[in-house]
Amino acid sequence: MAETNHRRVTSADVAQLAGVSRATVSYVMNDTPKQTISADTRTRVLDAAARLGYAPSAAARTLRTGRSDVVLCLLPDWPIGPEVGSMLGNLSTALARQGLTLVVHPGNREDRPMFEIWKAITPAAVIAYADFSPGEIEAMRAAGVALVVTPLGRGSRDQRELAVPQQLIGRQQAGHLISAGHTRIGYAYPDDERLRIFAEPRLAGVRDECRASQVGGPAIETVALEAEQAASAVRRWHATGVTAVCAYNDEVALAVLAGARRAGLVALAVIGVDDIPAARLAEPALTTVTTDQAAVAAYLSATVVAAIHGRPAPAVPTAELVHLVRRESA
Amino acid sequence: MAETNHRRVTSADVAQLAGVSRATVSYVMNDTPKQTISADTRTRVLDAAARLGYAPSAAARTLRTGRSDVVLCLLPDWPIGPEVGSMLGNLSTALARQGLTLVVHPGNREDRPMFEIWKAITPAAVIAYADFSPGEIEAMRAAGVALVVTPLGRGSRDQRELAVPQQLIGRQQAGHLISAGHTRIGYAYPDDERLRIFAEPRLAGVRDECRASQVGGPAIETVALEAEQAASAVRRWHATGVTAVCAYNDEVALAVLAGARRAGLVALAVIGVDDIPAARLAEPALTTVTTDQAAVAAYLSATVVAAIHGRPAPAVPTAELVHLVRRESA
DNA sequence: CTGTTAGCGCGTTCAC
DNA sequence: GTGAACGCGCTAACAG
Repeated sequence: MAETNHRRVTSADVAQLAGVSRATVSYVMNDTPKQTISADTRTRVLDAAARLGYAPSAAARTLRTGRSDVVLCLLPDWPIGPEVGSMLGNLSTALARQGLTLVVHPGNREDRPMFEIWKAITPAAVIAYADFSPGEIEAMRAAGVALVVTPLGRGSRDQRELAVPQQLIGRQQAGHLISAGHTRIGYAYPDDERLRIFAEPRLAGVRDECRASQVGGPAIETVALEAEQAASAVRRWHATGVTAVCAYNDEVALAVLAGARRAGLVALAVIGVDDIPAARLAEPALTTVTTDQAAVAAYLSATVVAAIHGRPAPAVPTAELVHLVRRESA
Repeated sequence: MAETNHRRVTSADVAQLAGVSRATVSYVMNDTPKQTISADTRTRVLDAAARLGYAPSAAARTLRTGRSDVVLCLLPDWPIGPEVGSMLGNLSTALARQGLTLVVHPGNREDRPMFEIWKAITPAAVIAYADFSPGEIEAMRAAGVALVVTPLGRGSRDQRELAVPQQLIGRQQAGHLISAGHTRIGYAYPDDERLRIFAEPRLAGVRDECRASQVGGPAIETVALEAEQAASAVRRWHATGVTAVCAYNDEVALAVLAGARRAGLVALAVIGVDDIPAARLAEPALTTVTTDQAAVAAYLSATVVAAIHGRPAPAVPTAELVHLVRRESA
């Protein structure tokens, strides 16, 4: 009720209290390299700022510089799991260390066209886990967005780099099964259209590995998260001699396992992706492949920071990003 | 490569092309009620704007009005599951329909103090799934944030409203078990400190229901997501006559199930929360309680919109927010 | 009623 | 270390 009427503390307030000009305040606050400030003045300003609880207006700063300290991550509307959550947490931390703030926009087909969104934020960079048209990307660039990273999409050709780890996941899965002696591999494709963007590169990785190892291409079945339906898929695999399957992720793998139980074909080897808690708790415990989310976050962060400072992009980390977790299911 | 050097399109450009003043452009773009504009002028302006691809600078607008169209959702650093993801998706849609943009900030203990974050965004409202000190909340208010909703925390006393559904979850769980004839209930508490904020009200709900039904208070065990450890908990429950347990969520419930298998005590009834895909696929399939995320999102959206327009907050929806999904485990 | 003029909000940065 | 213009949209005051 007692609306404390703090009107905003501005740099003018700080300047006044410190007995200097607003320009000086700005120089001190930003450690502007081209401008030297006496140690004495500097402390006076810093002191005044602290005493008043001054924080510069992000809006004004953005207006003036044409760029904010915000990095916007656009998510499509697929069901985001804990892995993505953890990646975003890491990314947030990594960016924060560089003075950047990560915000995430949960995508949604019903949303007004996405450009409204980045215009509302004026981000320094956009990380888009979604497909943008070249036109949209160009528009963002034009509007001052320093960098548009599309970890998965077909953005600028040189920016699909993170699609590589996705393929690595598939290779790792198939590689494990093949080296365990399986010669006929199945692929359990997700039922959800929205997951294509992840599923395709993973499947491609499986294909590559099969080809490299002279094993026949994977027998693809779409598997919903439902035991009965999965059982049919399992029966079809069995009929064609498939003895091991790579699943899109742990949930799909769990469905395959449930289907195998129901079909009475428990000998089927299954390998998932992500290592969700339920994977460890399943019976049999699920063998799975994980991605080092911290490393992905670090890479993304480095890419963004480099672009903002106009430095060349860091090398894409490839190996060591994907790890196998061996358990009983394969 | 050919960096098209679009410098930003401003209202001045539109004004010039339309042959009017910048003020007129502003009036047209915002449908300012106090100012009438002839249909002719209006179309000329709209036309010019469209032709130039004009979109007002959010920064300038925010600077001038002291408020942006962004609603900021602050998440703590707990593992966010798909339920939260779906809630945020719904919320995003609902807010978008009102011309508001939702952005989410994944919390992180290492982040610089959180106020830096909302100062960097100047949101119209903040929805915080985290504990803020009254001081911090007051500071946000002072800085022009129209509303701070803390669905779970102890913000202003009148804003812990959504804690109610959390309790409802617990009541629903216990109620189901009790009406199934169980007279000694256990509670499987999560291992992760960060989940307390959810776990406490849920547990409180279980307590309430037990008391209301004259059943002894729940026997609490902390259960990690690991079968062996869960087995110990199951044995302790068994020793004290517990025949049914409410789990913090489906993952914990799955752990309890795994523990029961390992302990050879498969008769234990278990009920989870969330209905994650793995719940349906488990053996036995998990009985669980779900929250209507769309309804929660609608409520949150309505609350935010009301606050921004200075209207009174909508009533808290209580019933129909929580549903039971009966399966074999209980 | 229609539309214009002009100043504000606030941090940044160049010239003195 | 300072003065002052600038970035861009909003809106009160005012003129046809």
